[in-house]
Amino acid sequence: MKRTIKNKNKQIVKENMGRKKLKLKRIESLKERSSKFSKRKKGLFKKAEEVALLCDSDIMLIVVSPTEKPTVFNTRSRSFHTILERFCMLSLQEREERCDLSYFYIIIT
Amino acid sequence: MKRTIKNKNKQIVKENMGRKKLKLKRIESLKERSSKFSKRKKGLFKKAEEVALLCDSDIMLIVVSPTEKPTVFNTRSRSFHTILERFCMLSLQEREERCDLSYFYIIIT
DNA sequence: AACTATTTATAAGA
DNA sequence: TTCTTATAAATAGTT
Repeated sequence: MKRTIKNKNKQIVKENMGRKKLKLKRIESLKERSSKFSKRKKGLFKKAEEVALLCDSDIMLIVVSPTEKPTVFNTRSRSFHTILERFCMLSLQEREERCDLSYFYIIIT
Repeated sequence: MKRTIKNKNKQIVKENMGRKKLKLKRIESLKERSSKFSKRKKGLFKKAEEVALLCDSDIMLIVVSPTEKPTVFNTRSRSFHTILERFCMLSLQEREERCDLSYFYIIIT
């Protein structure tokens, strides 16, 4: 799709407008990757909130940006509270040993 | 929007078709809630995978269904442990800005 | 951050 | 759970 606009030199030109299908592979440019991340993170968190609200389900979501900044979403509710209480009862060493995804999966199953 | 179809008795009838805007509140019926959850969980995980791939970001997502069944997604490029280590490296103030869930602090502290 | 055409997700029903 | 299709929502590319 094209639309007619004036460019910086006041010339009337046609330019591409609207979205194209995105190739599902890593975006090379850090600048573009960060921009894309910002938009999509917002969308992802919105979806997570909607699912939690509509379906009354527990959700925990951690996202780490291309510039290494983490953001967390979670529902503060029942299942996780129980999990974490069990975590609290572990010794520090045990936590370090068990604080990986596989163990986390085991305790919520 | 309506469309014309034949019902079980071969009668030609009009029926509602297509989506309506959904009210953002807990769905009361467990059956409907579970159905909705199934569809939206699929969408949420797909989005999470896309963000991780496109933006090369770390993501961990845990969803617990209305019937208490958990599903986990995380990027396999780096471990959940690495994500937690990143949190540990943040200053206390940064942590407060990034996440507002008190019990998550317990795990990562 | 804003804009908008297009792509994508999904509500309702089967 | 899966399919369908119209509509709602997300978002790519650009300013």
